Amino acid sequence: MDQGLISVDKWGQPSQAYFLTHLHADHTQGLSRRWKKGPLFCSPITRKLFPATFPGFDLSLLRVLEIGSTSSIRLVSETSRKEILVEVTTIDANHCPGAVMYLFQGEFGSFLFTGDFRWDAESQRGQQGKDVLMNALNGRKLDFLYIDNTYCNPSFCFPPRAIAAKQVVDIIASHPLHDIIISISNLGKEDLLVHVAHALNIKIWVWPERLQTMHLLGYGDIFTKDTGLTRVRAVPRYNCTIDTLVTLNTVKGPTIGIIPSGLPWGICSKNKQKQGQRICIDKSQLADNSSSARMLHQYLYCISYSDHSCFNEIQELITILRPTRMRGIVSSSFCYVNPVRYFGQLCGTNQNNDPSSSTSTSEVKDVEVRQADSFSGWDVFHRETETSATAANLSYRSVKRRRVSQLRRERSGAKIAYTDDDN
DNA sequence: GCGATCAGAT
DNA sequence: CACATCTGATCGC
Repeated sequence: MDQGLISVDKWGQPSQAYFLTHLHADHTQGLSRRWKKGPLFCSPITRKLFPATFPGFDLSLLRVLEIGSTSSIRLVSETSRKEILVEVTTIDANHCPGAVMYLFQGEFGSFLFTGDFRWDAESQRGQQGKDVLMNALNGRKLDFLYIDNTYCNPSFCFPPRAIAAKQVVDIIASHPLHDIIISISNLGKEDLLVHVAHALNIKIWVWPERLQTMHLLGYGDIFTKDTGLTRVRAVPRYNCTIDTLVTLNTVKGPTIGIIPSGLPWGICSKNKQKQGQRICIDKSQLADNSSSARMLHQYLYCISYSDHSCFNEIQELITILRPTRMRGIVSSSFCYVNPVRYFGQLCGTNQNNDPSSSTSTSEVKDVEVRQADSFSGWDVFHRETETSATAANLSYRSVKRRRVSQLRRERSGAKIAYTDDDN
């Protein structure tokens, strides 16, 4: 029987070593402050953010892996009791602060888990990541690639974030008398906000918990929780709605919203009972990838600023690696496409994947039936008797859990993030 | 009361 | 249809 050795972004089942790619909630489902199943490997920045995300967590479980480094981890086969040496290389994913890829190499073969990643064309951090990756592989074949396929569809084509950030600055600068709200989540898009702050020589308001994160990341001077100091506020995404903007324009003054996102947002009517409009995914927007800055509404702009790689960037990584096998880590995307569909032919005769189905290998067949679910975590099991890619047996558990309760209460201040009465 | 989980929202 | 996250409800301890 195969045994659980390594888990990546997967926390429910026994494993000898757990790896966290980044701290977004869909990669930490199953983690909690009481979790203590084993050593948890992460990047230095994730380590720094961890206590605020999971207060009370036993921090002695954390093992920090420096970005660009390769570490040896000794695990033990529970079937043969033999020692298994795992070499793990930690690579900058350039997705959100602390986000990394993990490359595992050993007698079992080589596996790359990209986690969520954005390697913008011509970006320095992306190039450094590629260099670290290729140096670590040192000419060896990659047996299995688990890749961020969020935007694995040729319709998705967005500019490097540096370009999109300029567009955000331009929109703000062309509304000199407006208040601005920019939608962000709990982690990510700091580079955009820092760029805006520097370009326009202003501070940016964030909600109190987010300000704490900014301080941990070393951006304390740029952000404030005093609304009197700036006209630009970064708010949780669920507060950047048409309703909110209409209300702000009515009761406060001219305000526009900016959604930095790679998704094809559009406007749709609300359901019959309710009046007004809401933001939703609009597939027809996919046809028009000529403009990466779009006015969705009188008060709302959408900029194609994405922390996930677009199609061409996914293609570039797969072309470099030509893995023997691969899978996407995201299956909940509304336009989910198995990367094999587009890139299987790049990966040689051993790929053995039927383009019309997601995979043809028995090892992962049970995974496929849950493709409609959301998942992002993986277990790597080692099969002692085989050596190549087929030595890896994989499973995942589809979960979409929410952290609630105390964390919820602690963060409830966020819901008045767009008012000015919470200093 | 708290954590886990689900339904539903943007 | 949602990059990730929030709210509310329920259930069992």
